[in-house]
Amino acid sequence: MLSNACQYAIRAILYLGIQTDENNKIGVKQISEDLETPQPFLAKLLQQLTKTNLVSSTKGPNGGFYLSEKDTKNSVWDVIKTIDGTSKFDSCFLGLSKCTDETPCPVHFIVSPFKEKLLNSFRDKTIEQYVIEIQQTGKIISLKDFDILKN
Amino acid sequence: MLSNACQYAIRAILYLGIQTDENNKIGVKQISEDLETPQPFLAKLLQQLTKTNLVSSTKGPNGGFYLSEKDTKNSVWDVIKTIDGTSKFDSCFLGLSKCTDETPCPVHFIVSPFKEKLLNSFRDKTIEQYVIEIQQTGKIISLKDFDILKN
DNA sequence: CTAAAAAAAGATTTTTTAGTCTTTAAATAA
DNA sequence: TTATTTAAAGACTAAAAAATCTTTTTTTAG
Repeated sequence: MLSNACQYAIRAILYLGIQTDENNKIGVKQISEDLETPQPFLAKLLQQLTKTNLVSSTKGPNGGFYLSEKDTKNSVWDVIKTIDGTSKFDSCFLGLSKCTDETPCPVHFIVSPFKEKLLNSFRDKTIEQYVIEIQQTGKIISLKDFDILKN
Repeated sequence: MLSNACQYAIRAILYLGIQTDENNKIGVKQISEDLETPQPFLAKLLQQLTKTNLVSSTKGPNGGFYLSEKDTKNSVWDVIKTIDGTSKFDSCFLGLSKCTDETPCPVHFIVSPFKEKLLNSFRDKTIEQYVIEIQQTGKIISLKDFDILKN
């Protein structure tokens, strides 16, 4: 459903939410290793997110990417809008241009509630809230997490 | 989630379920018009479905594609397996290689039940059953359906 | 038996997505 | 102030998906 780019971006922003703040920045190299994503490709994505003010960065030694306090108030939905756009959430599962509640496709009423639910989760929950939930319930977003689990 | 190819194929097979049988075949041209799909591309797909025995066809004048009695006993899942493969239903929404019930990604428990439900619908319901449901509840799969609605 | 109608086969092109490489700019530590 | 470290920018390449075009084969109506 989501492009690779968007999957990487979401995982990266959650990762940054967990690992970083104004005083703890991380470079692309480390991020891409932990997330198992292609380094230069992820760099591009982080640049995009930085340009749209979803992620913060500083150059030079000890620089890197991080989420500011403010950044953590954004939503996963913001990331999706930036990287993939919203079309995948608007469009019919079977590709019908005119699939609606009134003229539904054969799977409309199976797919629709799910999209709604997922959209709500992405739109109404902040990165910060996701991070808290991830930490409290031990969710996984990177290889690093498996190392943590082992300890 | 599904490729264009697969969306076209599913709609085509349901269309054939509704419109055709051994004595009423339809050519690609008409099918692609009704479904609003690129004609030569759909032709390819129908050939693939024919080769894997999900769709029947005969060449020559008055030939075309159709679903035999037997064909209608197959499932939408069979179509997906033929065209896209199953990977999209196995893999994590955020692209994590190791996302499971035990080590879930942050959206695993939102996405998982949906995939389950959708998979069941695709796997356990025959084309025939889909067709009946479509006819009884007035679901939409093609432009043609809108013409029908108007009458 | 032949012409026309249709699918089958396969080569080709286009577009999109994914990913890489190279150069430039900024920041900082020494 | 200079070397080093890091992101930013942009050009480039590769692979996959989508779509098209051309030729061949089969069928059947006349």
